[in-house]
Amino acid sequence: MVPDDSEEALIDGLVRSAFQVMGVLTRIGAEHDLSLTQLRVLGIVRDRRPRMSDLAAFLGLDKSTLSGLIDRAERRGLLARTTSPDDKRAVVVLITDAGRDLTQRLYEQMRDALAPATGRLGARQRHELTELLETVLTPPLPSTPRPATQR
Amino acid sequence: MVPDDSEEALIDGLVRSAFQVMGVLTRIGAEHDLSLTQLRVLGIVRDRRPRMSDLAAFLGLDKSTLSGLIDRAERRGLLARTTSPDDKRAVVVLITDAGRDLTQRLYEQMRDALAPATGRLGARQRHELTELLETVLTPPLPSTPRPATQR
DNA sequence: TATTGTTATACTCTATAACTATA
DNA sequence: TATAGTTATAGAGTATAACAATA
Repeated sequence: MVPDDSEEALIDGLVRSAFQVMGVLTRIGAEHDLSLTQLRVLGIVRDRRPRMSDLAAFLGLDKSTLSGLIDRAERRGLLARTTSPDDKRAVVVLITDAGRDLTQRLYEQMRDALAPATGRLGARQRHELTELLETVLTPPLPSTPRPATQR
Repeated sequence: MVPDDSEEALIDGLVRSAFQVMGVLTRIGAEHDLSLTQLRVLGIVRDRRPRMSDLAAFLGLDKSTLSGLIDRAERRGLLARTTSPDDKRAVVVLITDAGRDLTQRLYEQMRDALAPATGRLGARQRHELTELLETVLTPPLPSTPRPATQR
């Protein structure tokens, strides 16, 4: 399939927006001495109790990488390790209260940082963009049901 | 300003799409032993001749980081250094033929990798999404590290 | 035997501090 | 003095290989 101009422009937009969003996340993470990966781990573990291997698979990282990652987060009191009762080989990662608090703050900062950008759209356009993004990037991964957090 | 649900959903979409696009870029880069940062540098230097400090400012990295980055790319024959005739302190970075060829291949792979996603939209929707992305992420995202010199 | 994690090792990315050369 | 880059150093992120414990 020969790519036309509109496809080229779209890809460009997607890539640029990705870099900008990542820039925001990187900055917010850095303010708390957290890398992008640590940020992701916190986001995942926030409402899940994955095993090391689950995390590694989900993040596309080697298990040895996870060991170090979790080590550092554990040393900071953000995460904790437990042995699985089902499989004595497995290590389950869970978030601590401190980790949860920090994660909450991170989410709020992220929202605030992106608000000026998203605020440039009206409700109608926001909805439109959300739908289009969903369509384009349909995730083949089963997303975990998020409890409707009231606020 | 109290964020409503539609804003929350949009931010979620933007962040997830960013991670997915970054995933694609990371994978393609890895296939050529290039980090995300190296990828960006190639993309920038492809049609520009920035000085080290320009690159550092644009990427939001320290100059010393750039030294190492350019060292490695130079060692691989992808980039080259020249001294600026205007300012004997300044070092201008430029892309080699090999670097240009590789960059071209990277772009094509990127397009191919994202095509299944973008292909899910019709021409009309593609246009729509492109426009919306432009609107949302246009000017100064509050976090973008921009050199104070311009703007 | 296969799987789960950790450890040892090595390389890249990153920043800070100290330094050289030029402005 | 101030700016442009490099180097030395240190810590985090990453993968590969070798290993221990469990399945």
